[in-house]
Amino acid sequence: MFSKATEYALRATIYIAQKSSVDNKLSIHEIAKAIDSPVSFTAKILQLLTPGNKVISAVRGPKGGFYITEQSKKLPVRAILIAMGESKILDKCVLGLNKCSEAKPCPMHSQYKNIKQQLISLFETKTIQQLAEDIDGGIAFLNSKKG
Amino acid sequence: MFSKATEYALRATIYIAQKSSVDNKLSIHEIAKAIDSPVSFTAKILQLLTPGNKVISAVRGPKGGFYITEQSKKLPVRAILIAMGESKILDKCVLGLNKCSEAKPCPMHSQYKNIKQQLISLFETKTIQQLAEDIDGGIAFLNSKKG
DNA sequence: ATAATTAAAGACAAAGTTATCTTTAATTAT
DNA sequence: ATAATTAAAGATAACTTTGTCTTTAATTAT
Ligand code: FES
Ligand code: FES
Repeated sequence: MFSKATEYALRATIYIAQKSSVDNKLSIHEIAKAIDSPVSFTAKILQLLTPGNKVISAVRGPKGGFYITEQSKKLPVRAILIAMGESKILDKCVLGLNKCSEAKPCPMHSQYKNIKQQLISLFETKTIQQLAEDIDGGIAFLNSKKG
Repeated sequence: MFSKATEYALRATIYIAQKSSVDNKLSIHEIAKAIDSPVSFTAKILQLLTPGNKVISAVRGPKGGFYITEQSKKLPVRAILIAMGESKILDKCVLGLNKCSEAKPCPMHSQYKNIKQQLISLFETKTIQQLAEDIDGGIAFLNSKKG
């Protein structure tokens, strides 16, 4: 569904939301280890989420690292997708027509659009915080390898 | 959702189902033009669907080309996905965990699985023939550019 | 038989994605 | 000030996907 980059962005953001605070920033090494992702690549990806503290915040230097504001925790998952430039996939035609439209629909459109709408709703209503709470509560995981 | 290759495979197969018969085979040029895809790349892709006449049939030489049997028209869309090696995407975790499972679910799993199940059902129940009929009836299209 | 036509097969090229490594800049602690 | 620490920035490499082009094989028509 999503690129590796977006998968890492989602997992990293959820992990940061679960573990960090302004007084307890997380290093890229800790994050990458926790979500089982390549360190340098994850660092690159997080750079897409930090400008203007749009999704997550970063500070350099000792005691620096990544954290997320209470405000940003309330953002929907869709905010991450937008920052990653992947929100277009929810507009795309499942058969690859240039435009997904009612005017010139592909033969899967009439049934696919309902499913797509559910995906959009899910990404628009679920917040980063809600996902982090599931990790915190031990009912969900960000890493297949360890608990 | 799918790779370009799979999108072309789906559109090409539906077009062949709509237009061809054993007595009226279609050239790769006609197919690629009709579905607005690169000719040579589409030829390569169709080679994945022909072995054993699994999905479509091809014959070389004059009056040769591609066609599809009545039997194959009744195949579900999923048959094309399997031939293209894309059926795994319906098993994948939306956050990229190694396994999508109830035992160790990601925090999107509980809601995403329902949507995923609808997608699987759609691809398992919709047949190539049904999609071709929508093109034939003029209520759906395989090409954004022309009618 | 020969020539013409068509898909199959294979080599190759271009572009995009994923990943690593090195250097730079910002911040903190001494 | 200096050194240590951390993310940012940039260069580059490996791999995958997408796409093109040429040669080969099969089939038909003459
Ligand atoms: S036109 Fe294909 S999904 Fe809407
Ligand atoms: S575990 Fe993530 S979708 Fe099932």
